[in-house]
Amino acid sequence: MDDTQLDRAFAALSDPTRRDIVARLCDGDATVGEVAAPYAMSVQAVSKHLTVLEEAGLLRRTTVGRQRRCSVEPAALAALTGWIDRHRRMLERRFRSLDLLLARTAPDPPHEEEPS
Amino acid sequence: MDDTQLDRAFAALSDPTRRDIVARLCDGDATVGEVAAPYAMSVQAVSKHLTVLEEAGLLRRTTVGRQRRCSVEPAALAALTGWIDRHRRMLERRFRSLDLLLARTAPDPPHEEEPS
DNA sequence: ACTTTCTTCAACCCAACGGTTGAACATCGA
DNA sequence: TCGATGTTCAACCGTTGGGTTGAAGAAAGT
Repeated sequence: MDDTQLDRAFAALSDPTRRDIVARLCDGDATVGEVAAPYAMSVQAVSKHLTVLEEAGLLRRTTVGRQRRCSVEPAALAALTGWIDRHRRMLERRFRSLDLLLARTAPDPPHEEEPS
Repeated sequence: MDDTQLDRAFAALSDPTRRDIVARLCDGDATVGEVAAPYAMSVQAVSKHLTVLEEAGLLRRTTVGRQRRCSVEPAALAALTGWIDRHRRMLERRFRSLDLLLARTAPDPPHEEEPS
C-alpha cells in the first residue's frame, strides 16, 4: 500500500459514520440501502462515504442486479496496523534499551536522547 | 480512549507530514525546532501539526527552558491498533465459519450472508 | 411499455484544514 | 538590562470534506 493510500485509509477511518460502517460490514456484507438504513442522513451521503472507503481500499462494491453489495477489504486494515505496529515496536525497543541503560549506570542519570 | 479521540487520532495520522513526525519521534524525542527542521514549511505550520497530534493524544510536549520536548504517547498508538484488530478478528472469524460451511455442505453453494 | 426501486451524479453550502505572514511571549546569554 | 532564540497566537486565504436537494440511469416487477 503506497503512501497516499495510507493517507486515504487513515482519513477514511477518522469519520465516526465510516468507522461504524466498516464495523458493521465486518459482521457481514450489505447493500448500499442496508448500510444507509440506520443513519439519519440521506442515502446519497452514505453512498459518498462508501466511495471514500472504497477509494481508500477499505471496501469493495460489487454490482449484483440493481443493487451493490459492499464488503470489507481485510488487506487494507492489515496495512494500517502494519504501519502503526512497526512504529510501536521502534518505541518499545527504545524504551527497553533505556531501561537497560538506567539499570546499568544505576544512580543519578535522569536524562535521555540527543547527547548533543 | 473515547470515540472523538479515535476520530482525532485517525485524522492526525492521515496527514503524511504528521505521520513522518510520529515516525521520527518514535526513534527519539526532539524539540519543536528539531522536528520542524527537515520540512519545507514554516515552524508555525509544524507547531500546528504538533498541536493536532497532541490533541489526538498521540504526543506529549513538555516544557524545558524555552524549548518544548516532544515525545510519542505509546498508549494512543495501541488504541488505534486495538480498534482495527478488533474488527479484523471479526472478519477472520466470519471467513473461517464461511470456509467451514463451504467445506461441510460441499458442492454447489456459492452464496453468503443474509439468507433473507 | 410504464412505473417503481436502488444507486449514483451534479451543484451547492458551510465548516474545518493546511498553509502563510506578522506579532507576541518567555527564556537564555552577554 | 538588552538582544537573540524558541515557540505560540492571530488573522487570513484557498482547498477539501460532509452534508443537502434534485435529477438521471439502470434493472425489476407488472
